Amino acid sequence: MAALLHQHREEDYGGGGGGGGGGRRGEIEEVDFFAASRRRCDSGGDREDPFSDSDVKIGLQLTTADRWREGEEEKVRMRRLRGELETASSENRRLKVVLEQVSRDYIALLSIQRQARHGRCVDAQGYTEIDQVTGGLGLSEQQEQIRLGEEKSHLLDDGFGSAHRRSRVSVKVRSDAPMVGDGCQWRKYGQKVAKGNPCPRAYYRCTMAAGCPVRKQGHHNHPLPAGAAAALALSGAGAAEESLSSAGEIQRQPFPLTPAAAEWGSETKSSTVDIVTEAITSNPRFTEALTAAITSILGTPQDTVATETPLPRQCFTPFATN
DNA sequence: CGTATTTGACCCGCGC
DNA sequence: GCGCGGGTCAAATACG
Repeated sequence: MAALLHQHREEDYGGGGGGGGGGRRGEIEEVDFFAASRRRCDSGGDREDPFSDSDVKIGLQLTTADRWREGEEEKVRMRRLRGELETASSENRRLKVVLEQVSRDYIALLSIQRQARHGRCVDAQGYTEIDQVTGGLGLSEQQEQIRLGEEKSHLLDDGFGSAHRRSRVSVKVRSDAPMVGDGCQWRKYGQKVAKGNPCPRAYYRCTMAAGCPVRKQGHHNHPLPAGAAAALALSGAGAAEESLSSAGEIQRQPFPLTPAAAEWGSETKSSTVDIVTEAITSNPRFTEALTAAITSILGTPQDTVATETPLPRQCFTPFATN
């Protein structure tokens, strides 16, 4: 019977209508309780605790009313939580729409920025680096910084035979690892253009300790032209390893700048890729020599950023692994 | 302002 | 002795 009464009252409460009341014994106080509860609800009182001390006293005498009140409290709490959930959901939907719009604008701005800055420096394959790197999707901030840094290097030094070459180009690369290659810290103190070698020879001294007499020459800051690389590979991959100095660097043989090499970077890269691919496929020792050279230059994987002039991106392209 | 890099000048060894 | 080329110095410059 009490259960039926509960159900009836819940329907009245849930429907927003008035209570009314029975005249049976034991339920009169309950009716008064309903009236008190409704007064608080209608007057916009404290929803967390809509019952006064007098109401509690009355409730203590009636366990049925207690159970009903607990149910009502639970309902109020559920209604409030449901409202909050709906509010959060609608706000979530709005934020999702805003985020999607921001993402689209970001992609569009990247494309515009790319076109404005690169201009003629569009990749030879005819698509931009944004498409290559991001695949049209957004990058993380760190990835974007790395990519923009590479772009900066690419723009400042775009390889051999560049029509935009300046009389003096300085490119610095930030690195958290000042010790590169052999674990020592080197400072460049001179540079000399060797006869018959278009690439200047750099001179470094060790700065790990004051007065350290150890010095070394720099290595090529670019991969060998296809012809020279192939010739080096064919002449014996072991030569590259044997030429490693105590400082852990490679002393490659200077190569004459043949007409084909002079056109490196100015011609389409497809032919170069074909040459290198052919060299690799025809002579597996080439891969071994190249791997040894790159490993020696870059050192451990975390030391992939050298402190000297970085390699032009397009020089790396033929050796890309992806 | 301190540090690193650039670059022209200078030094020195070697071959002719 | 002289010229050439490699190695080094140091002022100028760049950069954080």
